[in-house]
Amino acid sequence: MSILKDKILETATDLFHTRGINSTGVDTIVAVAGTTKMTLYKYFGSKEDLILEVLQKSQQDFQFWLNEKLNANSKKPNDKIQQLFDHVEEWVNSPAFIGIGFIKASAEFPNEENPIHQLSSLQSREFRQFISKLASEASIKDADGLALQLSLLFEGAVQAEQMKRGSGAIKYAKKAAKILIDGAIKA
Amino acid sequence: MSILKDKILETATDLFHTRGINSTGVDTIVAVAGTTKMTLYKYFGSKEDLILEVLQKSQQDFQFWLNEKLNANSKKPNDKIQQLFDHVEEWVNSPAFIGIGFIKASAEFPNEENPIHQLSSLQSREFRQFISKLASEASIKDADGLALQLSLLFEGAVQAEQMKRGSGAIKYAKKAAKILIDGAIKA
DNA sequence: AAATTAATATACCGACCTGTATATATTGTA
DNA sequence: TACAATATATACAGGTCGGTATATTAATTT
Repeated sequence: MSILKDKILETATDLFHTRGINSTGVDTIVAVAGTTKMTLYKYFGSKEDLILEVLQKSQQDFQFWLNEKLNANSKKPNDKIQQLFDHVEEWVNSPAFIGIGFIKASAEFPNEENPIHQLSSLQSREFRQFISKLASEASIKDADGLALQLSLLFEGAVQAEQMKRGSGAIKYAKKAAKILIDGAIKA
Repeated sequence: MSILKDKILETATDLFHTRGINSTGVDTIVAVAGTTKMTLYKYFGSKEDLILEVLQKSQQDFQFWLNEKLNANSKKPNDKIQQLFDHVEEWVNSPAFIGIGFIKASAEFPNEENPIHQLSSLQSREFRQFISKLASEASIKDADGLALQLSLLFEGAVQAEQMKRGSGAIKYAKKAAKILIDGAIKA
């Protein structure tokens, strides 16, 4: 993959986060990335394509990072789901944290027929399924239900931390997650 | 207040929800509202002012509706906080449900110096304080903590329901809220 | 070194944006 | 009915948007 394409992706990711997607023009992206529109449109068919790739890469990176963390600490399913929010907390508190793309993208593109909205929706569903798999491996009965609850806490906390860093949202989300997980295990 | 101003506010609220704020031009708003830009700019100094008023009115309406519901059912603090999510569920499932404005607004205007972002942030804080007051009246020790957790569930569920209606998010958020509230009362 | 190809930079297009100046109806008043 | 004040509609200005055609440079091949 080209180094310039990576640079554009990286720059777009950052600008979309700090200024919003619709408020960030392609002219700004190429200026910050140190290239030109001609180059951008060689690698990406349209701004929409660029947005889609940014979303895909962001989610991919996060999922990969999270998976690594989960597998590094313990192989036991029960530990994994218990430590899920510990890792999320670490991620949220890291300087590189720029939130979850699909949350903001779905807000900026509410139309259900819009490809960006559809991808966001898909990513949200996939992340929920990922948690559900963790829960079900930990022999939790209503794995889907718990996964939904945890994802609500996750998305709510990320949203809150984006609004105001150090709001303590993730700390209390973690506590809440522990209570819900313990309750689901006993049931 | 003028009937046209109300019409513009109402139309803008609806369009901001269905198409997003940045993607909705003032030309579209006045066309749908059946008036002209001249009239819009007589009542609102700028599009930003219009957005701010839409946000204020939306939150005001919701808070008023919720307060009425809470006071109608029971005056006892314990009942109130327990029934909070019942009312939220009714609201979410009502046909008029169009989500929470400040969640989407803060996503579209991420810059902390932007007045729209600041208002969104304020509204989120105020709603959290509202829940905290409920919790503290119900003699819950860590009222702020519980309020934060419940608001995460609330915002997460609203977000999920906006992404996909009938996702069941609010149902499981309600269950989670009950568990967290019961736990906080015992503590 | 000449010729061909690929990648870059510049300039531009039409569409849309917010906001306003000007013209036209409409209303109230005498 | 004649005039004044106000609210409306139309047209337009300045700027930015996504996207592209043209011109220039660099790289590759013969």
